[in-house]
Amino acid sequence: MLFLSTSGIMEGVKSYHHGDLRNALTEAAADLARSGGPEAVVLREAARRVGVTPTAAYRHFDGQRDLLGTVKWQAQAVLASTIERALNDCADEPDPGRRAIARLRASGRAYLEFAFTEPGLFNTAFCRDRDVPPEEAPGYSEAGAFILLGALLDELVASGLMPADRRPMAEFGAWSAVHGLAVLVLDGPLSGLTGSEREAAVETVLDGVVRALVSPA
Amino acid sequence: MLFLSTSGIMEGVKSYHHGDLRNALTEAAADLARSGGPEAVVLREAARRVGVTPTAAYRHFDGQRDLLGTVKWQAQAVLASTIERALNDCADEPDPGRRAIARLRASGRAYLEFAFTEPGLFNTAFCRDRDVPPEEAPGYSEAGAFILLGALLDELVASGLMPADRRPMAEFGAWSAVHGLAVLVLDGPLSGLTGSEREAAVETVLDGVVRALVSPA
DNA sequence: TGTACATCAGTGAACGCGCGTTCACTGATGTAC
DNA sequence: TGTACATCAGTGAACGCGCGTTCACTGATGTAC
Repeated sequence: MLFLSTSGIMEGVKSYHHGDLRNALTEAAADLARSGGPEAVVLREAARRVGVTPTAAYRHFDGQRDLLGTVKWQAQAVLASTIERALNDCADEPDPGRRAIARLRASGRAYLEFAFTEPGLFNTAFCRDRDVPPEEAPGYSEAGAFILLGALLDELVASGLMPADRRPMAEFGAWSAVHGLAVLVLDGPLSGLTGSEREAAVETVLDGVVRALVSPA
Repeated sequence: MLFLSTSGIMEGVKSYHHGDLRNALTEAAADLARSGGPEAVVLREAARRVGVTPTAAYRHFDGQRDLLGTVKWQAQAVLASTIERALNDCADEPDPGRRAIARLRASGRAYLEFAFTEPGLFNTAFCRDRDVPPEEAPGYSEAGAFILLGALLDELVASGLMPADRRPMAEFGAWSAVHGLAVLVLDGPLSGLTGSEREAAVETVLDGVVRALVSPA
């Protein structure tokens, strides 16, 4: 009976070498983040779930911070790709202005939907890096969601609906409104909203964002 | 040498009974929150700072949660009173519409200024109650800042500048925008903004909030 | 094709840490008489 | 005014917990000859 798996691909077989431990740990850590947010990303627990000694994790990560950072990155990527998917699903609208607005709204809605359905991942995506607070922090311009938002605003200006002089800093306004609602609902004072109240709040925020961008005066 | 202080009022005198331990602990805990946010509110450390055994704290609080809850309440109150002060300082403007807008902007600016100058307290004011996640949570309607905001929006409607049919849920839109910027700047991807960039972002957000409320179309 | 050996990826035990909390206690306070 | 005593507000020692991390180690892998 030769049970030596090649690179641990065979399931149910315990071999001394795991074969794909880094990914397994990342996945386990992501599960922890999904259900408990960033502070649930505990190195020992991730190792436990994979069935491996905590020490083994140090072969693949610098430590807990590194593991959490990896999960954070991944969560940001998932958020960004969720938004991209929503944009692709956007019904084709011939008029450039209407299309730009529809896409902007769709992205905001997708952002909020992600926050509401995956609160743990959302919080992890935006959690503070406790060890890298100062300059090394990646910055907004590297966040996938931010880049997408910028492109959408450019579309809106190009369509003529949004005055060009409103373009600078516009990302911050739109992003703040949507992100703020997410945070207030997730772990803030708006957590008690019913489903329909929440939906109405989403609509109000999206209306406000659009109006702030395209309204005259 | 009779060093028995009456109720610990005399400073520098160690008496067995502290006299005002609850307040002293709350204050120490608030200091911890001020400099390190909610997770810095450690019962043992607060006791240490007051010069008292951790056990003594249990005479005045149910435990760490209770202590943190007290500080959280206090932080919310400080935020609310900061906003109120800003409203009082608001230059008198005869025109009701302009006055309403000026007051709204002033409150938003005060909110953000508080967040930026007292990040620890701000985060504590909005931290999640880990033990009371479900229904017992106080809810937005009890937050002082929220009530103030509602009144300001009423003024805006009364002045005729803001359409009445925009009034419902309007709190959520305005609050989200302002709160979102605070959060993104404090521990989020906008933490790298320079002072002037930040100021511009504040202006953009406030402009957006006002436009969303009073603009036609 | 077989074997020696360097390298890699794990193990297992232990560390120190600081936390929240509980226990039986004792010193100080203030009230009844 | 003085004294006995219940009550209150602290002490001090200890608990278990789970964490991140380090150490010397060993089993498995794969490569050179």
